[in-house]
Amino acid sequence: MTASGVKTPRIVVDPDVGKGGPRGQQVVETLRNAIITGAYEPGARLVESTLAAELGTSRGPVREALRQLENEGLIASIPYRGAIVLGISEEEVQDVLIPIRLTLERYSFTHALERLTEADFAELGKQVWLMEQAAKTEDLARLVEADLRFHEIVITSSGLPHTMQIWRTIWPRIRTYFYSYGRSRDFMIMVEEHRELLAAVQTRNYDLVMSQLEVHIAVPSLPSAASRPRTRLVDAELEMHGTTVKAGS
Amino acid sequence: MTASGVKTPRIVVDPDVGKGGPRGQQVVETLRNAIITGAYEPGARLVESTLAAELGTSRGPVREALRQLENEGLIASIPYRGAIVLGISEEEVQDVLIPIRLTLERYSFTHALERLTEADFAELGKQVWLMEQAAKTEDLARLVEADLRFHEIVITSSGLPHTMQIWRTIWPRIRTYFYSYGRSRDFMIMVEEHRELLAAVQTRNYDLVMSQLEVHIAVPSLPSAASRPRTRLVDAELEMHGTTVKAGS
DNA sequence: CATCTCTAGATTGTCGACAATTTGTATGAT
DNA sequence: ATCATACAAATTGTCGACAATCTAGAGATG
Repeated sequence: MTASGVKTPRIVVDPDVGKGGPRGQQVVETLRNAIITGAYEPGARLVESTLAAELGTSRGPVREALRQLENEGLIASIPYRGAIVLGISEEEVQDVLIPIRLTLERYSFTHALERLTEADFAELGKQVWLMEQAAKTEDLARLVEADLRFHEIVITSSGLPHTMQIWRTIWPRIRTYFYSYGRSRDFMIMVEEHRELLAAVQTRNYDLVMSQLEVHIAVPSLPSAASRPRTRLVDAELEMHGTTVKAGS
Repeated sequence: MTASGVKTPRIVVDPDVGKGGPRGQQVVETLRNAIITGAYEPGARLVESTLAAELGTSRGPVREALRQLENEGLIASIPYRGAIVLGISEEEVQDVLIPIRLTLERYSFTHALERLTEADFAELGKQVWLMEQAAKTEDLARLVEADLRFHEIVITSSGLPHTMQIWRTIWPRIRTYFYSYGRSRDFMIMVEEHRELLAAVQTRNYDLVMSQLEVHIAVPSLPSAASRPRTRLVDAELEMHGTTVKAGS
């Protein structure tokens, strides 16, 4: 019934995810996981009433969840039209999200150096261990999860409200990117980098931590390198699931 | 009724702002302006039912507006407790928001260079003219407004969905900062910088635009300079209107 | 046969009422 | 007097129903 090549939203939703929450925040996590893991492909339409029925809740929490996901850049909603899942180009990740992430982490680590406790170190070590286990079994999902958890611990303990806020709005996209483009041969390298990063943090040596960060978060050069030649690609993607889905004539 | 030194939320709301909107998005703009201009000071409590009554609407739109403002870093809400207006330290603006803004603008201008039309140039020129008028009358509000509008035009016409999304979540804080720390003697310099930036854009010369951007958006050095010495200040501010307002002994 | 209009369906936007949760306070026991 | 407990007030969280709006398609009309 749907038009030509438009993706149909899968009805599959994992009710196991996000059961421990005081409110319909569970809906946010459920939908976010569905998008990140690719259950909902870019271009898929998300209808409030349908999702509410599938998740066994009312439209209120679903509506809030969609707004949250919109602020995380995972979906775009058009008034009276509905919401669709957004994709993200590798170029925009490399040239925008990763540099922003580096800014956030530089500042967070700087402040966290004076605040991290022994308990935090233990928790960070736990994540490294989890990453190692995931790397051995080539489990990309768990690897990415432990990776982001590692950095989230540092950012949270830095206690900087706005840095934390921005982190919350960009990590879902970074996670989506890792899911799509993660390569298995890099696994052990990532683990080792985190181990060294943790060791550097434990010394509380500022310069050492900064240099480790730089090599860990592979930051590309200025946008000049990749951006200028292939602008048309971005155009195409934007038109596809951006403003006009099918402007008549 | 209220405790010791906690600010009381002013009941003053400008009903003139945000009349042209298809939905209760007006509420977002009204509240945002109230926060940005300082009508609601940091630490002020925002109660859904109270705001709904004052704005002549139901709690639904107000609720969504608060979530939006939370994602813009202007307020923080605690479950079943309420929402309070957040402040932002000059340090976090300089070390986090401004560098992120620079990243966004670099990438946006790069892509916008191939997309800006003559009509866009005219609109940009209009903003420069508005800035000049504002500078002559020392009208900080209008100056900042035209300034941000200028950059918003470029970012929007770049057509990059995620870059635009991140911009939407950080400009209110930048605007708040300009309102608080803007100095009148810098006014004409800002106008001149924008005039030169526009001229550079018109030539569509990539390197020229980039260098103009660098000097325009004064980016500080690495966080090392300002961050490490005065960590305690941030601690104090965080405790003040962050997590625990008054965690009993 | 092309084009315009109007109606019907689908979807988001809004509202008021009720439920769940937290916090502070009064009350009573030790 | 101090501490624990139970209750009451305030506030957010959730729900179902109704209103506003957009899109698509049927039908009339030239």
